[in-house]
Amino acid sequence: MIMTSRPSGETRTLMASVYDRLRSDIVDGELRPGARLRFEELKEGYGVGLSPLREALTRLAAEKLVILEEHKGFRVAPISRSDLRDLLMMRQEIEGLGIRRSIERGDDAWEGAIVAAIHALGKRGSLTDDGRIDPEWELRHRVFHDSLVAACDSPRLLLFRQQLTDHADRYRRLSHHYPAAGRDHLSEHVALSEAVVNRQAALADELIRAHLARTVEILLADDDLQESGMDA
Amino acid sequence: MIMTSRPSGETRTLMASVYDRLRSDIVDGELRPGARLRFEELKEGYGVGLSPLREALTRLAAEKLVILEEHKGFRVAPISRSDLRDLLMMRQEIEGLGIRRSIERGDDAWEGAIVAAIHALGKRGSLTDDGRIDPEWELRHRVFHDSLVAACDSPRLLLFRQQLTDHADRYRRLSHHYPAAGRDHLSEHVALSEAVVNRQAALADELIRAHLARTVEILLADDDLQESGMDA
DNA sequence: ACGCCACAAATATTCGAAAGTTGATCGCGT
DNA sequence: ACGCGATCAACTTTCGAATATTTGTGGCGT
Repeated sequence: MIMTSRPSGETRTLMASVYDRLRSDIVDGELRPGARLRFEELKEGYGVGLSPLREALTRLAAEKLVILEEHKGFRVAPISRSDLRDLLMMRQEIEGLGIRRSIERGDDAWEGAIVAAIHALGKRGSLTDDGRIDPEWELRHRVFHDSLVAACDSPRLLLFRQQLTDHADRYRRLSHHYPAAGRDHLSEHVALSEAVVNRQAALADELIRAHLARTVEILLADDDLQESGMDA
Repeated sequence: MIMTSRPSGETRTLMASVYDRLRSDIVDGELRPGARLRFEELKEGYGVGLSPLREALTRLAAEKLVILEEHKGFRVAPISRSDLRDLLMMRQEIEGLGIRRSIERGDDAWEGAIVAAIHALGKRGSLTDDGRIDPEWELRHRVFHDSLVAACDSPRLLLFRQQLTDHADRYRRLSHHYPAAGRDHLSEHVALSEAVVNRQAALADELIRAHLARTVEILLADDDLQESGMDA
């Protein structure tokens, strides 16, 4: 008897995997803001039936990565400058809070993970030879930022943060200036990590807010940021 | 030909209405924390098929009012003291932020709505003759709190706040001390409304935090708060 | 008696077809 | 030519049956 997959207890549900793929495709900008999501096409593209698709889209709709209009179907959530500003504001609040709480609560292991993460980040340039973002750098970047809030001890904060991060990543990847946004942040990151490890809460809060604002300023400044509207 | 419902353009989807009903039943405590949600029973109880049920539950799972365990089904989200503390912390942050932003941005109409809301709230006692919470008071109470943050001008903040409020309402209604929690808050509410209308941001922030903490303290203090676990 | 495997019942997940809704097009009357 | 209403096509929503997984049960060996 052939065991095609895991011995037992943990087979992944179809809806979960199509959810992951849809989310990636939206965050990566593969599926454009405002684009209609027709079931026939999705069935074709992802090779699954209606039920898992509808559930995955419902879940994404709850996270506001897609929009559901009753009897008219799902579409990729539109983007706009005002939404990006709102997103920035909430990120500043949530990230700032997460860092301040982590500074209060974090132990030596938490500090160690930050030091390790900033070290790993510094070892790797953000751009590949052909001027694109290096996926490995992106991973280390995410791990670094995650490490800062890892000790906040608040499931809800981490959940909200995750959702905000997804939205922010989408805006970043949709921008033509994405590579530019990958400019050498290293000094900012180092300063941030030092403030956090030294438990300078007020300074760390200020630095994370400025750090988040910097990227958004670039996107807002001279990016077309095609207001993918379809507002009507 | 008989038009049973609205002339056109706005027929409610079955999933949306069953979502509303499920959410109410969970928030009202009708469906107990930790309870399994079997489809056969739900189909029976709500008189709909699988598809709308699964979608509604998926949406509720995204809001953490229900938990989905793959291949094992949905259950009502458990409650716990630590979760309640986490909830309180996030509410303090989000409500405080919403009020501070509203104070910065609100216009005369916003102030007027607050004054009207606190007036309406004061006109009505919180308890009915038989010692239960008056639904009309509850409505006015909600309208009042909504009015405080109404000018914050942040869709995301309002969305997060809505979800947190749902969770908080559930804890409140699950408590045996719910009527006690409905004690005369009027002076607190009045002080809060005055601080907000007078644009005393720091004071208003302090008052809303204390106000939220007060109820939770009652719940945490001597409530059984049956840790509906089912953690395993 | 205890643990363990195989089997069976209960339940969740997924599919494909049926029903209902939207909005687009065509034709009619003015 | 223009607006209005009916018909049709595209699509979403919902249902009921089929499939897959988990969970409970009984029997076997030690």
